Amino acid sequence: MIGAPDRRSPRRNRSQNYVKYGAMAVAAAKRDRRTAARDARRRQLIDATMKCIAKKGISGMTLADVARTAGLSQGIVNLHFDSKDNLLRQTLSALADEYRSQFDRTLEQAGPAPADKLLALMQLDFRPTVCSPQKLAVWFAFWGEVKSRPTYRRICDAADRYYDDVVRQLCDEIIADGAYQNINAADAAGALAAMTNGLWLSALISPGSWDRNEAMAAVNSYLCHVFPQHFGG
Amino acid sequence: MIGAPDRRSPRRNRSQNYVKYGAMAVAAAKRDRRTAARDARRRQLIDATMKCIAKKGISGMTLADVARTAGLSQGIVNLHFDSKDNLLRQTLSALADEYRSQFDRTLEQAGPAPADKLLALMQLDFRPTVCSPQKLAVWFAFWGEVKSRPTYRRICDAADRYYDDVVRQLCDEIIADGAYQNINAADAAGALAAMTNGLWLSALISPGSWDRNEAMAAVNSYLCHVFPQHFGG
DNA sequence: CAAAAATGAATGAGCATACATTCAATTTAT
DNA sequence: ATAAATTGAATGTATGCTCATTCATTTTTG
Repeated sequence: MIGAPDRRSPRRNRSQNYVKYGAMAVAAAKRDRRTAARDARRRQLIDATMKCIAKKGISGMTLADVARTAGLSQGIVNLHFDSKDNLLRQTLSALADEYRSQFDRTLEQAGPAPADKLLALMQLDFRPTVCSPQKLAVWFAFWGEVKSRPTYRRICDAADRYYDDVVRQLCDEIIADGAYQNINAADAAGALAAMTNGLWLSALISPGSWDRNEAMAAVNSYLCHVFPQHFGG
Repeated sequence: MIGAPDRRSPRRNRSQNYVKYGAMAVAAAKRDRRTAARDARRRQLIDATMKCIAKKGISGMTLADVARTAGLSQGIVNLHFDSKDNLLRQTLSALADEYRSQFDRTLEQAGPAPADKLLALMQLDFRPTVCSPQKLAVWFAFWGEVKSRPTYRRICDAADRYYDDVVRQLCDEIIADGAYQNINAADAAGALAAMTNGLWLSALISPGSWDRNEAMAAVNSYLCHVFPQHFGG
């Protein structure tokens, strides 16, 4: 296939293209367009899956639901994901990837001081896009299956480990900078991660009385008490 | 069995009982024994349900599993609970009741000072009986379905509200007693509850590296920073 | 013996998956 | 350029399996 000779002279232009960009480039372009479409479909199906999980729970969600929500036909999920199990795994991965990319971007864009970065990360966790009712529902739905699905656990564990490392390092720098005595970085990082997740649970269980500003205030209050020099306690 | 009648001897004693305590009392006693048996079976099935949820998740658990785990027959769950849905609701209620009774007992038995009570409650959350891998798996399994099952949400919400009230009141007293300025009771109570739940999530996701003493240390460190006079910061 | 509890085979609904078919877009051939 | 052939995405019906629920029968209890 590569460099297959043209049988006819009228193909000159095409031949020139082959010469100019190479057969592989053309093949790649072709493939790209196809995979791009494929990825868009997959993304569309994953979005539909999240919607369905939020509405019916993992145990109540069916592939027919997902297909209908995506506005596509019955067999479409198996066509793109082979199995329901795989769809769910990919959905969790997508959710985790999405969070991670926001995390990394936040880290980049925040001011250079560790305290600025730490605050920015905490604020991220309570931004509407991150802790929308739907997103929370999906996170908790997967966490609810973690014990019985080692794969889910591994995905979550790897992600958590990364965030924890980053936050611990920031805490380390803050502690060194402020010469704080009564706190160690691991405890602080663990406590901060725990608070985020626990406050998310409150949002899930008492959505009526939950308020993102109050949640952020609780985190702030913690930071002020533990790192008073850096967070104006 | 208590009071099992001897077939060989005349039934005279029984008749005397009828006379002595009256037919209604005996009927009541009989009913009690029966309902006691009934309740025991129900409890047995609920325990089996928790085991199954921990092992297979809510979506993977079947009534056949539950019956097998309880060492009973296929139809037994429907006999005692009418439906799977009801079994699950009763299981969540049982879990919540169990926690609440431990909570109340802890509150009673702890020393009279609010700080003692608060510490005792926090320690309760990390006792092996409360945060065993199985119990955590079941809690998270139900939380994972909260968004799609209003009933679950209501049960959890009512429970949380109660705990939060108690803890907030304790914090109030501690704040008044120590004349602390930079903290309000609601924030502190919210943060403490959040930390517990968040640390439970860590236990679920990273059971290998999680340690109940470290978790308790993180809580302690928070208490020391926020209420230094009461928790020796 | 009568009533309650328990059994387990039978039923049927709901669902994931398989697959034959359709359709649109792209490539090849004349 | 046009027709023919090929590709592969998408469809929707069909299949078979899993599982909650039912119920006629058996066992236990008082």
